[in-house]
Amino acid sequence: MKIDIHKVASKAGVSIATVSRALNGSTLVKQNTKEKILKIVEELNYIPNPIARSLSKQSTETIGVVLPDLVGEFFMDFIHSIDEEAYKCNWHVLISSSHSQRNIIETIMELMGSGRVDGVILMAPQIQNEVYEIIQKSKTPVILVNTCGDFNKIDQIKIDNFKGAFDIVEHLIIEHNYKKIGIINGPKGNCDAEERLSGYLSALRKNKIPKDPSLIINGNFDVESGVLGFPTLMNQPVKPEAIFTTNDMMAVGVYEAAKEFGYKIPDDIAIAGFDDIYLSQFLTPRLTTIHVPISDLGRKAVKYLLDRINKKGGNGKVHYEILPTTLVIGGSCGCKY
Amino acid sequence: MKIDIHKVASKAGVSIATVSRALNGSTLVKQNTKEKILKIVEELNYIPNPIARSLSKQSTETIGVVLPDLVGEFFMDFIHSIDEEAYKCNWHVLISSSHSQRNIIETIMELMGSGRVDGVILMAPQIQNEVYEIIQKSKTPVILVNTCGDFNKIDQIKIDNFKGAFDIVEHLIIEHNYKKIGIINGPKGNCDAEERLSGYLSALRKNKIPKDPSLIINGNFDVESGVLGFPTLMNQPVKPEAIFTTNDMMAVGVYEAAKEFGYKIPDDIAIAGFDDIYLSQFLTPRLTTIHVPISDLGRKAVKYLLDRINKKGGNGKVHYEILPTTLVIGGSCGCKY
DNA sequence: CATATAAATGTAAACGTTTACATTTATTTA
DNA sequence: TAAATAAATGTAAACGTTTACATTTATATG
Repeated sequence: MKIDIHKVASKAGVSIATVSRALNGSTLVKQNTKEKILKIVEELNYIPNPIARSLSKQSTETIGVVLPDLVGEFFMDFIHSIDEEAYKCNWHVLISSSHSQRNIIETIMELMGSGRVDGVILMAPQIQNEVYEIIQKSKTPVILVNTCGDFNKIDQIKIDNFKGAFDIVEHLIIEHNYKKIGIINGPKGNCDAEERLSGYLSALRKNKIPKDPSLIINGNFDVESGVLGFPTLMNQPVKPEAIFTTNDMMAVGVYEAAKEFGYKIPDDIAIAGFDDIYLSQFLTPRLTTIHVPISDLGRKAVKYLLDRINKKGGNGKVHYEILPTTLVIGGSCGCKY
Repeated sequence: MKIDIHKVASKAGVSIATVSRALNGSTLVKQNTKEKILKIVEELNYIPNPIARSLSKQSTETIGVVLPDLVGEFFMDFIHSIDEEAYKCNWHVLISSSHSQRNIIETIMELMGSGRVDGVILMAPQIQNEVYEIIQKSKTPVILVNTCGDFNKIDQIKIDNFKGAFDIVEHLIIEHNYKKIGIINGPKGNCDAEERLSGYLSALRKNKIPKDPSLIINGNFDVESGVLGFPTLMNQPVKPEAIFTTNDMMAVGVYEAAKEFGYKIPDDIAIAGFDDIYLSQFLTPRLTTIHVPISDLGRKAVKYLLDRINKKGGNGKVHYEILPTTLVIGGSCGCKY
């Protein structure tokens, strides 16, 4: 027999309002009766129905997380940190990916329009303009994570792709004196990819190395892109001395391809990655890469989102934060390690 | 201005009941009016409030997933497959981990008692009896994943730990003629660990190799356990020729320790793992391990859970399924690879 | 064409809370 | 001690749907 607030009330000899108040920490309930009620709640093992509560309060204490994908440690770490932070605040987490086939728009529309969540964390490195408009129109607070562009009204938090790429490429140039540096980048239109490319180009420019378009190719942020990209680059008229793969997964592919084609890393070809995924420390030689503070990203995303939710979309000023990355030296760039 | 069913109804010149029916595919609404309503719904961008709907229908179309942890690809893959399957059925997924500090009981109590979800997938390799009782008492359907024991009334699905361990250990014995095989196991009381140990012991027994307690040590399923376990084993009076780490993460630790202490894998010491995590193929030499069908696990967990939910806890017979594992040969066991 | 039946719609009561407002009870104050 | 005030409780209206039941409208039947 499902027990509800009425049962508790009648057993305690009070009205449901009093029970509700006792449970919600209202000050207008006598200490005495409060204790009585709480005891009965305990006895009956009563748990207020959160659905009814949500309907009444018009808030769900749930945040939605929309991710481009659910694969690899990167997203797991992100979810982990979100869950941790949300749990601290007694909030719940609804996970959703855009499921490749269906698109982000559908996903967030459904989530935001619906009232199923009070706010959403949207990680979308390839945000379309339409999405931006939907968010603007909607009442549901959203925080964008790792998105391109500066949407002046929407909270945003991201990692410093530019600086990270710049740093690692400059490391290749300055510490190792490489001049011919190839890049296997993510897909066109992907924000992370674009910014990392900028960092790469900027580092070249600063060090007076002319850009060589034949050394710039696009991949898809997956292992295969590295496998395919490597021979492509190595067959260019100007053979690169180093390759910057704009994420570690592609670096993994490059390692495979290098082994297959008999190139020794870093002697025949130096490699640098981006992300510092767990795996990268187990590659031989350890991958030189850029560490990104994923947990910070998740934690802060939750924090800022809850801030916004609590002040009811108010006019608190818009968050825009770029988290710093750090260079992680391994053996793949030529450093002794 | 939030639009609700009343707005749609008045604009369409019908009652809210008709709108509701039109949206829920009822047969008792004239084709004509149905179309009119749907057009207006479209126009107004109306999305029925799922909270209200849940309250009314007494179902949320959401499944809760309770995991021991949110870390590593294993859980990511599991979540991924759950999400995929749930999405196909238009269900939502609420993720929760037991957050180390708080225990599973609290987590599932809150989830199950509450009505926030219609069913839960509980992955709990260290299930306490109390949990079992809670589940029995509760009306909310639960499917246990990778739990020990045969709870006769609860749906259950797991991977074949015993067979997997048996197979890989027997491979070490038969193919490589190792007799001194150490094991770094998971924590005591952990179901996966216990079953894998059984498999190990059984393989020894079958091949008439006496059990040597000094070669059996417990770890914690993390990298560090491998790092620490390796020297411990290697310093036993009887030095092992091979080590079976009951998951790949610990194998990773063993690789590290082996390198540090100057042991060559597999020449000086053979290694075998369990799980076939993504990383394991990038270890040098590639780790010999047991592949577990995580995606199947997630997909089927959802499927069976929804079955149970749909037949309203009915008397459909209890699912109990053990998914087969497969041996993945790498170079770490001594096979040429 | 009246009647019986079927199809379409409407009305109102759930679902289980919270909370504004009304009422009762307890405590001050003069 | 009566009146004024404060504290505690109760009543009932939300919250936004679904759906059993009642009613109206359309169709078939004799």
